[in-house]
Amino acid sequence: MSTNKLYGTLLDVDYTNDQEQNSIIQLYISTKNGIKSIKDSKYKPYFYIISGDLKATVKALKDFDFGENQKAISVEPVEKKNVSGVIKVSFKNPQDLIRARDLVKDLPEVLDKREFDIRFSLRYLIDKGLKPMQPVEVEEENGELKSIHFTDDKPEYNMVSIDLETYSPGRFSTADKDPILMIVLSSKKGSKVYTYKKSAMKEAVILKDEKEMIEKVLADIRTMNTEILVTYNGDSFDLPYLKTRCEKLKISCDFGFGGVKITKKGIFNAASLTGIQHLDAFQLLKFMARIGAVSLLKFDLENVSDKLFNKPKEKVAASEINRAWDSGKIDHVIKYNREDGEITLELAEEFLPMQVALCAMLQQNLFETSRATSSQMVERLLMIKAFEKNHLVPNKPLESDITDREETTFKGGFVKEPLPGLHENIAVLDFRSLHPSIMIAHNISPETLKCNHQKCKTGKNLSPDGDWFCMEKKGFLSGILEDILAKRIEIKKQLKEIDKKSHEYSVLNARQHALKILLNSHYGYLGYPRSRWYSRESAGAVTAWSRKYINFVNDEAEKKGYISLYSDTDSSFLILPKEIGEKEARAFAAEINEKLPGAMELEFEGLFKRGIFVTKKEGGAAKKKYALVDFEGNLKIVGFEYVRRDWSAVAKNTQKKVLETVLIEGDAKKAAAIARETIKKLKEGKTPKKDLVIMTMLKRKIENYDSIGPHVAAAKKAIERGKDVGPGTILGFVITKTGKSISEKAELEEYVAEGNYDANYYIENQIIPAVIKILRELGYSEDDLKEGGKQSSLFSFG
DNA sequence: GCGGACTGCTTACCT
DNA sequence: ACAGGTAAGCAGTCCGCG
Repeated sequence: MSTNKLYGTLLDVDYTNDQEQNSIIQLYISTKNGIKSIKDSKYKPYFYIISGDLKATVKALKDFDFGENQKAISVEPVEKKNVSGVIKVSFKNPQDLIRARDLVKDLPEVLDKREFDIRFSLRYLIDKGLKPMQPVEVEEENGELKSIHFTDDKPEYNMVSIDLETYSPGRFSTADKDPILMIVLSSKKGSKVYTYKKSAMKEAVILKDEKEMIEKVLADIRTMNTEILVTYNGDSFDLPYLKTRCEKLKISCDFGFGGVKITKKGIFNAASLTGIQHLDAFQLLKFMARIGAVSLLKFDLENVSDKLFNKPKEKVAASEINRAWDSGKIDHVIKYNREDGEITLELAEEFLPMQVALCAMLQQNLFETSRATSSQMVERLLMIKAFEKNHLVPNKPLESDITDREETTFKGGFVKEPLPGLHENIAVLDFRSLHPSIMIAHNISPETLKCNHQKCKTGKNLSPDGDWFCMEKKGFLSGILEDILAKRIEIKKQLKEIDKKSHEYSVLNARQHALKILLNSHYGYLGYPRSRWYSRESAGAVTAWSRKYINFVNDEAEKKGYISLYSDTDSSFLILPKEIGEKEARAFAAEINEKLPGAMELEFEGLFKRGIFVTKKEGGAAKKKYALVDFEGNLKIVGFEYVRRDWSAVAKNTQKKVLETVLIEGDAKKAAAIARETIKKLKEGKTPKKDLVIMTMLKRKIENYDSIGPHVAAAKKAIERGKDVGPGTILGFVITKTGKSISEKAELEEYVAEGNYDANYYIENQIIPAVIKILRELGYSEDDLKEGGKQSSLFSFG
């Protein structure tokens, strides 16, 4: 017997059973000779039982036959810090565990069961302290794991992106009918477009037919030693499509360790491969958008390429792909396909460092990490920390608990009604990571809540709402947050001393970004009804303190003679006297920080020359809507129609111009003229369709709507015409001339001819509302924007 | 029978 | 499918009107 050493990257862990039904962990190690699978047959699945009488329960468990003549392979009492009377029960395989966990409640003295629903492979990664996507040195003997160590090698990941173009004869492509026409594979080494029609394009690889094309693509994916296969919406389109075509054409769909596995994740699919990590850049981008790390109104690759990489590209419509294929002139489709592959790869490269950092911290593979929601990330992190600290993990809530939890909500952050109108010399201050810093400062955690110490009930951790948190014992959550925060500050310090272009910098920067994501997700998780560490009181205490602290800032500012203009949760907008500026604002923040507990920090965000807040229709000033301009002339627009996708470009652009003119040039008269000009063009029927499109996401199935708004009506009509739209589709529609209600007039843009729009609607319901709310603050009325108004009469001739 | 007021549903935004 | 706070449009209904 010889031991063998392997160097590579730990890609994944999964499990199977051997012939005797013993579970076996499989580790997938990517080496320069391809992905190797190594076994670990010593590790066994287990869960915990909490007993009122250890002896009695242990005895009963040892004898207990939970079906098919199976017994637990070991039963041992264990010590846990947060619970007593704990017994660890291990099994031959996960299937046995699943049967046993449903039966043990009837055994004597069993009070509860714990950690019975943690996936075996994920459990293994935690227990062994393994970090996927990190470089490893592995010792194996006949395929069995002897040892595994992490090394300092600089990992490089072999990423290949794939994108399909399919036939779509006047309807959405259907995998069991319509063939794949071409497939692009892109990697660092370049791109190849595989197809089976003639082309002189140099990237084209021409095969005999679809079958040969797919076989060649799969063979190349294997020989390229692909570690990460990247797609754009491959979870719902490319990989399921490829799988179905393989079945149809009787091709073995082999990526190296077999084919595509589709799993349902709520209403969405996820497509996984064995060993190879499937990274769906579309899912990744949606996550980044959810946490506010990227802001995109549309997620199609053209928009993504333009907005994120400043590389505009031409869209080739499905109908054009079809036409081109039928006519045999496919060069432009090949180019389009290649560009899609390349931008998909670029997206993956952009976000990979952060994903790798998260994989290491969350000890889960790239496939899971890149599809995880923030709550799943927090929960995963807490489970890892519970294991490290020898705590027992709380159970997931039952559906009935969730319903109960959903009934009681808690108050959120404080939002001040702004002073409407135009203001000058505005300083913006905000708290750095307000929620986590409150949790750290006041030791907020589910188990420190309402501790029994008399002195904690009145001390510094008594919340403004009356709940209190222990001052003696560090909380589980607050302690974790404190560690994360300290680590992040340490990394940020290191970053200052490293060359920004170095590899080390990008790794560390990705790590601090990952830590920030985790830091900011804990508060929401505390108030999330499905969470294991749910504590409505704790979440409520966080916001109660947040209200107290921001009000403290505003009060102190007013004492100084500044005007508290506006405030939202963690930010304070102050009007400073003309003669003072940034220096004084910073000094004020420093003064406040002196009075705040340790981890909390008020930061100077910026000083703005001018800003506008507007009045609501029903009176009162609108919150969460403002525009600021700094001393360099940079405009910041927040909350206005301009930043919303469900307003037409013509309204948004006009609003932006009006804001610019008012804030930068200070010329309200000119702003009104701009609005009138837009209205005139609309009336004349000259506004192009693309400026009239309103985007709205269809969030449900059509039949689940109680109220049929314009976007639902437009979707309904489109479905009757055979279009495929479902939940999640972002629809673009235009209000046309035909119909009575607005819904009747709404049609998806693709069915609307240039010039067919309801000018009156766009004037009255788009331009005027978007613009008048700004100009009203400067003394204008609606009539001033319309022909015949007192202002317009000055301009309407000549 | 009509128009304004109001409500409920819906979406997208802010921190 | 992490939280709450908010604006605002549109559809549909209510309400008052001899």
